[in-house]
Amino acid sequence: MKTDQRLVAAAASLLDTGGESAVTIRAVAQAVGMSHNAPYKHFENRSALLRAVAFQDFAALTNAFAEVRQLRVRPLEKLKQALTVFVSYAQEYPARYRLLYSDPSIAAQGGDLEAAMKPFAEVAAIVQECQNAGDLPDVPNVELTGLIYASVHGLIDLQMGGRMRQEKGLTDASKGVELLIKLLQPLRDSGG
Amino acid sequence: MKTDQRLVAAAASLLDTGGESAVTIRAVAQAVGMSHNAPYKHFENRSALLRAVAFQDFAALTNAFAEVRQLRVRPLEKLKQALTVFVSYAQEYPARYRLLYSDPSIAAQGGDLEAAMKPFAEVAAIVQECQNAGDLPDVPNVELTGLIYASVHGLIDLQMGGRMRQEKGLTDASKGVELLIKLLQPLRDSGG
DNA sequence: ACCTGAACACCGTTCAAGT
DNA sequence: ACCTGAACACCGTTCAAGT
Repeated sequence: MKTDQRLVAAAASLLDTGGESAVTIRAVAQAVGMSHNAPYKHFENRSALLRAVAFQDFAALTNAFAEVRQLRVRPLEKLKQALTVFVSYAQEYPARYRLLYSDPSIAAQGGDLEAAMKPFAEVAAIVQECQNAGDLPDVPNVELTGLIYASVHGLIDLQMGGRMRQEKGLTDASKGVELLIKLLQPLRDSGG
Repeated sequence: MKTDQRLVAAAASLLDTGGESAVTIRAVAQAVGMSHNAPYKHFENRSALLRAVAFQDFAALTNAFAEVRQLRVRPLEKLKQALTVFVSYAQEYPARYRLLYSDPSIAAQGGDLEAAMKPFAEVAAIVQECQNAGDLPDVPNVELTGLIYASVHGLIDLQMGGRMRQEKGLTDASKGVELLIKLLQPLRDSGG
């Protein structure tokens, strides 16, 4: 494994075990057995290292969504599974999720954020299938996908931050996702 | 103005001008003219100071929502205005918004997060009015409000992070909010 | 190319005193 | 009660060298 990759792996591991603040350049260096400033030969700064972790995971998410898209199930079922992947990823790796979807370090820099768009594009393709099947409303695909994507992110983010355990309400994000999909159905048979 | 309040005000000001990382205990102390460690006589640590800023703004948001609720307009119009308040606040004070709705410092500690629930409760009341008027679907109020709240947060958060400027799509969060409300209408007259 | 030790300018936080 | 200076253990980052 190349040094770059070892650094990224170490950073990801520290992220998982100790959260973002645990990912110090010094700790990463120690984890791979270098002196405290050696990482600067591989990454411009701490931000760049974190971005490398994020891009690796954007790619992994993209693959996961692409796999879901190829399943032989109803479009709406694909969408549900894709969103479940999203929620599960966030629950299993909360710090990574925050890095990818809430951290200012990853914010729009230049062309870099293309990687961040790929998972979105996969979900958009699934949403389009749902729209073609009449399972989601006939509005511009990008807008609808943006809304769904944002809603799921919001549910995850608020849940992780403990800002939404209002009474019994939405204890977990998956319940919110279910409701979202249900309410977006263009035609609903009444109740139950 | 009491010293506590001056510290909170200075912290808020630094937050607005330089972002979260600019709110160092030392900078806050300097801003109010104390020595670098004097703030510790007023707040247990940096996190507690940030929480004080957040609670102040949770209260302000609660008031703003409460005012909207008392307007003499259609329920759905109230909801639109309330969500506009939300989006505008986030756009005008992005760092504060992140502190209130995305920062782990504010995450569920103990009873403190009651303050964070008050804006939610105001929105829930408006949503209930909409439901009573038949302008929003007849599902449990807390769940529906949670979904709307989370969706708006997600739109704001993804927009701020530059993670959603997919082509023309959702350039700004307000467009997403519009679409959300439109799609949540239980009865829609076709198109246009 | 890749690694190292020393150093700088910051942090949050604590402590022993001062008024 | 409220404030202070000195100090500790961290950071990110830079630099002059070493192999």
